[in-house]
Amino acid sequence: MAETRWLDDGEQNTWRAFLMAVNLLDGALDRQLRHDAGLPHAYYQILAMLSEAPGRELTMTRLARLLRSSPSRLSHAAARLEGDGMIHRHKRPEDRRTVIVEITPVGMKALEDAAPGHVHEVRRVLFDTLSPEQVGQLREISESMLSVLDPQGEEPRYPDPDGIGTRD
Amino acid sequence: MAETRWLDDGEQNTWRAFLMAVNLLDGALDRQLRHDAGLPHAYYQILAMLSEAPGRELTMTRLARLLRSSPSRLSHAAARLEGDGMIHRHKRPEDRRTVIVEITPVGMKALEDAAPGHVHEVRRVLFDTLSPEQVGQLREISESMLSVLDPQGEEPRYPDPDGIGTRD
DNA sequence: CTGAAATACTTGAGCGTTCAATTGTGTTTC
DNA sequence: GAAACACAATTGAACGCTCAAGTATTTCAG
Repeated sequence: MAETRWLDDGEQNTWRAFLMAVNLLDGALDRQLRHDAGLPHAYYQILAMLSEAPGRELTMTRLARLLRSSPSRLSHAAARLEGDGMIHRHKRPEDRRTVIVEITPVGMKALEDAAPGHVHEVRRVLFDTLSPEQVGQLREISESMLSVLDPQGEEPRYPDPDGIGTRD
Repeated sequence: MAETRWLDDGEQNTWRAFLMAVNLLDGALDRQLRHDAGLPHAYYQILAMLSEAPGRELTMTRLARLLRSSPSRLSHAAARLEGDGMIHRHKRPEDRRTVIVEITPVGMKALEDAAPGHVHEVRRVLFDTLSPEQVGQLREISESMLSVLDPQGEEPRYPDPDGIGTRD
């Protein structure tokens, strides 16, 4: 490895502020959801993604890709969520390797109940503190990072069929 | 709670891009450090903070505050790092409630060995993807979040006595 | 058509974080 | 000076995530 180029003071301060903000933000979101809805943030995201999918179902692999989650993580999560009755899994007949995950009415209910408090928290810790310009800047910054971290990142590519307000 | 104000499309996209970027970024940093240095990112930060402290030591509580960590988390981490010989803990005689943590030569060595690869990764996933203006924007955005998430946040308030280049 | 490779998903161990409870020590208050 | 309170740090159980390994199933190459 070549000579290390250390961070200058501006970068250093930016990096530390960013790290702390992100750590605290993640903690705040997770704590709110766990406390008010009994769901970790990651599980909320699973339900949210499923709720928007056509037929409210996706394959495990596709869901994992959309959420930028490892298959393993999703599998563990699915086991818990299925135990709670929030999702249902079954093998696809045409290709018995793949598993279809579907959000159940119980899961939809949990999601809808959790959504308002969650969105409120997201506003409190993020959007309420930023000007509209900053929101735009944050988006571009995030997409810059994604271009390196997830070059082939895929978006959900389908019309939002019956989007209720529960997208997070 | 009042009527929920849902996220509009711009906010929605920003939020999701930000979430994904942050998740992937954290994973990338942690993976790099664990793989190359056998340290989780959080533990690296503990060593880094200690390395900059005057006398290379701090009390548990002060260290936890600086890192925005819970006392419990730090305690568990300290147990592991002490087992690895990277830090040393001892009670302060004047107030036997408090514990002083000190980074050992072994810990300094580990930190110095890990620093170049870590900084390289931070550049790769963050600073190399951003323009100088974006770095400034990100700093202001992060500080906005911190003003809500950590209103009384404290900075390390001491001159950097013999700062080597290992600050992360 | 058969063996090898690729794909889809699951499993279990290890580990870091969280939360609630606990221990030990100093500081107030009456 | 004793009781109540505040503070510093630790502990253990529960739990989600990671990584490496494993099981099916399908596709592909010769």
